[in-house]
Formats: sequence, structure tokens, C-alpha cells
Amino acid sequence: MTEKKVWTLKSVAKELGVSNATVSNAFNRPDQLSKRKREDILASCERLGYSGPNKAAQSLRKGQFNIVALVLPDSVEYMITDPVASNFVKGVSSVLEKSKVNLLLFSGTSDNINAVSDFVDGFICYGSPRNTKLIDQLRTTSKKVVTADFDIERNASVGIDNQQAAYEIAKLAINTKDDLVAILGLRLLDSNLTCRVYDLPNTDIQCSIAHQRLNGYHKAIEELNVDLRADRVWNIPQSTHHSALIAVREALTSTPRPNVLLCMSDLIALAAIKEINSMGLNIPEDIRVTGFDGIDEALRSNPPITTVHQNSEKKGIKAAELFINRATDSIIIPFHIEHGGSC
Amino acid sequence: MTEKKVWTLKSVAKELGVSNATVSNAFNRPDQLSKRKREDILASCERLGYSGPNKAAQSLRKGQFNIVALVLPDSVEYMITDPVASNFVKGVSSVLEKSKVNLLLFSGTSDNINAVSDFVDGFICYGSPRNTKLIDQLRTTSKKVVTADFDIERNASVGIDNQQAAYEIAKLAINTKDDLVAILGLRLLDSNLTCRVYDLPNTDIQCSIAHQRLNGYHKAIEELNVDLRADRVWNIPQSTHHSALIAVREALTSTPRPNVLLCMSDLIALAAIKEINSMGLNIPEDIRVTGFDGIDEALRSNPPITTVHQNSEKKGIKAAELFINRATDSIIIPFHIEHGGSC
DNA sequence: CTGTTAGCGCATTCAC
DNA sequence: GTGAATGCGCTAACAG
Repeated sequence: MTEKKVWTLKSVAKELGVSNATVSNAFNRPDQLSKRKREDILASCERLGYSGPNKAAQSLRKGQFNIVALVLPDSVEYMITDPVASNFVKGVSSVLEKSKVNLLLFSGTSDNINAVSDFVDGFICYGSPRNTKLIDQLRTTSKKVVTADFDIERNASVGIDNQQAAYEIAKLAINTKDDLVAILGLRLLDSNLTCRVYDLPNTDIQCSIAHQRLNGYHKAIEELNVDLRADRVWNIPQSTHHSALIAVREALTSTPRPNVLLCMSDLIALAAIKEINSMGLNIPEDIRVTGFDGIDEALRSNPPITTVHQNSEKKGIKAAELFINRATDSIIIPFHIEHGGSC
Repeated sequence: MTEKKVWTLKSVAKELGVSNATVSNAFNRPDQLSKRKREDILASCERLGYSGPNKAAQSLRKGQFNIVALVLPDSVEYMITDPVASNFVKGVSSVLEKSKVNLLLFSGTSDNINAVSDFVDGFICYGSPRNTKLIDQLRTTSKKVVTADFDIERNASVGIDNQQAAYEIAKLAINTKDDLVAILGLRLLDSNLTCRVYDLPNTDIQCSIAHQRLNGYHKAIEELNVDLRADRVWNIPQSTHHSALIAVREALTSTPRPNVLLCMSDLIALAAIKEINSMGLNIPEDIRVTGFDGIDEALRSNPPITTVHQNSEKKGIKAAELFINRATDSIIIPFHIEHGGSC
């Protein structure tokens, strides 16, 4: 097999005896040359095996890449496992595919967006990235940024009213002022540890959905005059069964045993329900549990989880649309409370 | 807020009163200048807000991008839904993250890899892409290519011995020469339709895993002297419950009713089992079912599915390693038969 | 150890 | 309509 010549716009132009600009125009600006000549050139290129201007060079020149980086809350691996995140990606990608924009997955554990920012038209950021350095970088980058489920000033964003949702579901779960409430929080701390939360950090992470939800819970708790003990809030670093289970067990074995578990994700609530069932306790008689997200599995659980249903796929679609349209709106997507049997 | 100056290597060099090369070397080739000077320059850049050489320009120059395109069998959306594909991605990304290589998701429905090939170091291709044009393009591209679960000459690849696996599981499922076998195939045809397969195409798609599995089934069927009727092979265009259910119902309502269902994916087998249960038939007494893949849900089903367990995540890891190491091997990953109760 | 120069492949002036 | 020149931001080779 003979070595295939690698054509460039320049070499093609020379071969065809026309100028560079003409070849470039044939591909990019049909109005700049006769139809006849354009078709001639395109046909010749096809014959030679030149498939058009090099995209990398083109992008360098134009400053446009047709790639958007999706900044994930955690490693790529984690996203795949999380149904909520997956649905968001699904929504984003469905819109981008239509616009011929490619999706670059960017891990929330990376330490610098510079690694890709020269390659992309901007960022869609789903949730507060695990590495909080990224937040500042996203705040100051000159590229377009759309955030979902958290907010950094100056940018377009989509999300639900987390505080209100948390407030409503907490009101539903708590019956009397003597209820013993425990909160199983998701990423309240900037740490990999599953542990109790005695003090909240006063940092960037405050803008996260976790804190908005916590505020909502607190609001309900105060309104109902419930006494939330200082040692009844847990931090779970990621929404996986394993991490959740540790906190769930701590909570369920603490004395006096809580009878209301406010969980910041359905996966946490699922872990709680499984554990409660296996302890021989009854839901909701002995313990009431609430979730958050409204994933399919939450509806199939026994009992089904009472949870905040949010449409992640739609959120992804909206985020991508904001990006494509260069909008700067903040969109609030409606949620609804899904009444299961867990409270 | 005053407009921030956008620095380039050149302008920074001028500002600092050194040459371009010196700044470039400070970032890329520490050995080319004194430690002292290097640190000076780096500090100055930090102060100015210059975060290092523009990656796009750097890549254009070096011809290296630190991006690999993951070519999916179908749309991005589909991948997210499919646990087998997700696990593969998980494996790939875990390796690439370590090597600081970014992952670009490329839909198998796109019609030209040129859209990205100037941006990436190469392709990892998972399964035969829905748009078969891509196969030829991958065959002829000058970029690195690693394929998984299918093969195009000249490339590194990973996969299992699909034919052997299908053969073994078919042997397990078929008891006598009078068994009535139906095959629920996954993407046997290059079509979106769920329908019976009377003739196999003689095209590129022949190299696909579906056809290897089919060959394996056939081999077992012939060895056992079973008569496979011409109208007992189905094409299911994608591994979703919905698509599978259509074929499952056709198969179960055909006369005489098959008593062995060879399914090319666990999701198909799950749909079959659900349908068979709801028809009041017994598994495996009335009908035996086999799956393929070994996803978690297959083990939790009732009865658990007898299936070919393949480690998708490991497959992803191997594929990425082949890519990173510029290897050209063909790796065959072992599989094992998972004995559930479905046959 | 440092600076100069020529391109990587292209798109866009601006003349003609 | 067309063609020559300039530069997008950078690196590698070379000369000093």
C-alpha cells in the first residue's frame, strides 16, 4: 500500500492551480465564487482525498471549536453510576448533537480547567465540582459558562428551587414537635469523609444545592418548633450506596433513635430503607424517610419513597439550550413532591 | 471592572523583556534554562494572569491533543441508558484520567469522523457504530484506533470470544433435538426495525459481535441437530426494554411456541422473563431463556438469568491502555457462564 | 543558557 | 471573481 499523501488546503490549491483563498471559499463561503467553480473544486478535493480544512487550524483561526466541556461534579466514573447525573447528560447531549456540537467530559476532580479551556467554546457545569478550585476558575474564565444545580454569579443557570423543595418535603415528613429528626446530607462538606456535620464551612461550597436544601429543612424544622440536635446532621461525600450506608447506620444506631430521616438523595433514602427493613422496623410507622431526585428506582422500592421529583433530563436540555443560545438567564425548573409510602 | 488583558506567549515575553522561546521553555522544557530564571518567569506569568501556552495552538503545532474520541455504538443518550456501555466508559475514563487525557463523546450516529478527527489523538470505538459509514472512515483514518467488541483489520482491539460464548450458552440451553429455538438478536440488521431476520446482510456489519454470537448459536444448533426455523430469528435494533418487548411478544405468540429463547443481551432476556412470567408460564420448565453480558440486574431477576458474564469495565480499561501504550495487540478477555435459574 | 526564525494549516483582509 | 500577504499562538531547530 503506497503512502497516502496528506493534503492541506495549500497543497490542494497548488495542485489544482488555484489560490488558497479559492479553496477555502469553496468550503466555507459559497457566495464568494461561481457555483460551477465551487463544484469543480469540491469534486477534485473528493477525488484527491482531501476532506476539507483542518478543524484544529480552523478553530485556532476562528476561535470556535464546536466542543463544549461538561464539567461533572466528580470523576467520570461516578457520573456513569449516578442515574440523576446520567439523565442530565442525556438531556445535554440530545441538544448538542442536533447542533453538531461535541461533548467533552471533564472530571470535577481535575485541578485546572485550563487543560481544556483553549479547546472548547465553553462549559456546562453540572453541580458544584468536587475540586472547589474549579469554581473560581469557572467564575473568571472568559469562556461561556452555564451552570446547573448551582450558581456562580454572572452566568446562565438552570435548577430547581432546592430550598423550597426541601422545605416542603420536610414539612410533610415531620408530624409533631417531638419528632427526632436526622438529616443525611449529600456533600455538605468539602471532604471525602462520611461524618457528622457540627460546623458548616463558610466557603464557596455554601452556594451548593446541599446547603440550599439544608436551609429548607431548617426552615421547616424551625417553623415546627422541632429541636434538631447538633449531632444529627451527616455528611455523605457522594451519592453511592456504600457511602450512604455508613451514615445511615450511624444515624439508626444513635440514641435516641431518630424517627424522621431527611435524605438529600434517593440513593441515600434507598440505603436507609433497606437498612430499616433489615432491622425489622416499619416504615413509616417507626421511621419516616424522605428522598430527593425522583429516580425510577425510588418508585419501585418498598415502600416507594416520598421524594422531590425533578426532571434531570429536562434540566440538561435547558442547560444546553442556554449554552447554544448564548443566553444568560437563570431558569428555575418546577419540581413536584412524589408521594410514596415512606412518610 | 477593567477589561483584562489577554496574554499570549509573545506578549508576555515582550512584557518581561525576554524572548518567546524562553517563556515557552519555562513552561515546557525546564532543562533549557536556569532554575532561577524559570521560577522568575513562572511567577511573573502568575502575577500577570497568564496561565500558560494556549493549548489549541500548542496542539496545532505539536499535532498532539490529549483528547481521545470515544465512538459510541449509538447516540450518547443511548449509552447512558445501557449499563454495559456505561461500564465500558467507566473503565476507559478511569485510565484516561490518570494519563490526563480527555474524553470526547462521539455519537455512533454521526456521519463523519472528520468532525473531530483533527482534534483528537485517535479513537476508541465501542462496538460497531450504528452509522456504518463510520466503520470505513475508522479503517482509513491515519489516527490511532482501538476497537472494542468488534474488529477492523489493522487495529488494536479488545473483546471476548463471542462465538465461543454463544456456542457454550446455547449448548447449555438446548436439551434435545426437538427443542423449539428462537433467537432474539441484537442489531443483526442495519436497520431501526424490530423484525424477523430472513436474510443476513453481507456487509461490514458482518464483523459485528451480533454475527459472531449468531454463528456460535448456529454451531450449537447444528451440533445438536436442532431444526431452527427460518422465521425464528429476530432483529432488535437496540438494547432497550421497549424494542426488546416487541420481538419478545412476536416470538412468544408464534406457533408452535418456542421453548428456548437465546437472547443476545440481558436486557432482552429481562424483557422476555417479565413477559413469560406475566403469561403465567414457568421458567425454565416451559421456556428456557439465556442472556448475554452479565449485568447486575440479570442476577437480581426472578429467576436470575443464565448468561455470559463479561467484564465491561475491564474491557474499557484494556482498551484505554492499548490506546495509551500505542499498542496494536488484539486482546481477548475471558468470559464465564453465569448459571442462573433461567435454563 | 538565550534569542531569531520558520512554519503548523488556515481565514481574512486588501488589492487586482 | 481571484490571489498574495499577514497573523491566530505556539514550538523546534538553529545560531549565538
